[in-house]
Amino acid sequence: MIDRVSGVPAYRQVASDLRNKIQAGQYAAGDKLPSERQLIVDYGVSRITIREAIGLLRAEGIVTAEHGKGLYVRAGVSVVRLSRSRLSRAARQDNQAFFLGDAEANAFKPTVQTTVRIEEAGLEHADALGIEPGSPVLVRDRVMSADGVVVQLATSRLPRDLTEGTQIEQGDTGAGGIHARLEEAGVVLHHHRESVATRMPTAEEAVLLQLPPGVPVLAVRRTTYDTTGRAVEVNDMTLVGNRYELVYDIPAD
Amino acid sequence: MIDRVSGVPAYRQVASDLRNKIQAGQYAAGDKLPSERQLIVDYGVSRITIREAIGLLRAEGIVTAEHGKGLYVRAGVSVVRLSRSRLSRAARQDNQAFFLGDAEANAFKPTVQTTVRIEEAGLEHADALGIEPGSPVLVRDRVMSADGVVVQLATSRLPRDLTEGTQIEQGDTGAGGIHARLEEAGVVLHHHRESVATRMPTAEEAVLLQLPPGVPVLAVRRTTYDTTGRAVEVNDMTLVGNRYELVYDIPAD
DNA sequence: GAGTGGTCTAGACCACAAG
DNA sequence: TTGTGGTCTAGACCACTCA
Repeated sequence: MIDRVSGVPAYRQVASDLRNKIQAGQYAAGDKLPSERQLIVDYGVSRITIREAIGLLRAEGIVTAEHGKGLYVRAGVSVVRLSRSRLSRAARQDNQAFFLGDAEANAFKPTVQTTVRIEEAGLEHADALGIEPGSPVLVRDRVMSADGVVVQLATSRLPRDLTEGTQIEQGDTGAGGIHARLEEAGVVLHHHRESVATRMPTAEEAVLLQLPPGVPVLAVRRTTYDTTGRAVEVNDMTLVGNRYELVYDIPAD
Repeated sequence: MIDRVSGVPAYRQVASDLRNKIQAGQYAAGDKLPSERQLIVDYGVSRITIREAIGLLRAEGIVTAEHGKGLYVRAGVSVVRLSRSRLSRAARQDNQAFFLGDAEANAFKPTVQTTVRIEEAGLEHADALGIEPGSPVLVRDRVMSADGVVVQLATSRLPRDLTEGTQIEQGDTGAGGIHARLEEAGVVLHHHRESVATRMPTAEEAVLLQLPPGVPVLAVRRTTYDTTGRAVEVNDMTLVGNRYELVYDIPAD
């Protein structure tokens, strides 16, 4: 099974072979792969070599290992489409309410844990909000779960002078969320700018989001501007990569 | 250095320790880490254990290994911001021209390799284009490089009846690209819909994009619609995750 | 209890980079 | 030539799952 003279490392050959079998449907999503010990026999290589091959497939996100049970072809996860045009005033909702709306649309049980605090703006967030470093900033930290599984982290930052005395500083911001409260306070929202990047999770995120190896995250920073061009909110969101898809509509003219 | 009774695997302890030192600045971006043999001595564990620890850090994308040289803290890469509002008619450019424009803005030397072919629509693309499976589809495959490094793959698909006899079927689509040629042919573009997801690269993509381990990709599907609501182009793009950031503007109302 | 993956050891030889 | 990471072996014991 393994070509010893090709120059291709044995573990890569094993990985390729298993990958091909998975893609060919010989092992379907959710199927159990042969055990490590069986693979050792099948391919005639050592356990370390088999584990390196499996490690590749796990890093690619196509195989998962369950301790005491076996190796499985990762089942496709249901992807949630987030249509960002719903950020419009007509469908007013802050990210939390947004998340709750998604829950309804996608039939999962949502949970949101919120903590609110005030901090001094660091360089990065001061720059993003166009305020002086050290100015007071209201910070809303949210951990969002679907059916008990954490799927999204979000941290909103707003200049404190916009939020003082409003419901934004409460755990529950009320119907319509942060944006509705801002407009009630006389801030007229003009547009949002979302910046989307991807990376591997940090060690903490991997724990919080219960991420298996081989699953990247989407890092979205949404900055909301009012009609005077001032940034009134910066929302940093971390989404589990294999569960989300962001959809944007862009006019052609 | 290693706590043998904590229950935390040695390789995780080693990884955490190195990660902390990197984050604390003890090893800066681009710095060389101690060699594997040195780490064996430092932590008093076997080479396999050290290599598993390094493997974690490589999967996280914060360390790279260079054969024969050593281990290095991955240097930050310059990120290219792609503002998607530039898809407007006023700034007309297809993805290739778009890419060339970016090159100018970001001072890198662009190269684009294009292949054109005709295929029968599969289920997925037929659905995306709203045509019958098996209908002829024009496919434009592009491999885009910056300073010789492949940074983006793109595959456009258009119903053949829209492209027959136009410059879209040539390697070079001319000024303004695909979209300009479509409008010349009487197709009035209405809007684009971009769907953004992230995942680990496939084995082929990892080779093509010369991706080190631990770097995910952004998978963007842009569907372009005309004023009759018909999908006229589906463009599947794969972007190197640590080099791109996508920026979208969303009106508040 | 039997089988699974998780962790770990002490070696070995190879390919690559650099002085 | 020396030192580096890359690959590989033949074991060992552990923790977990399930019958």
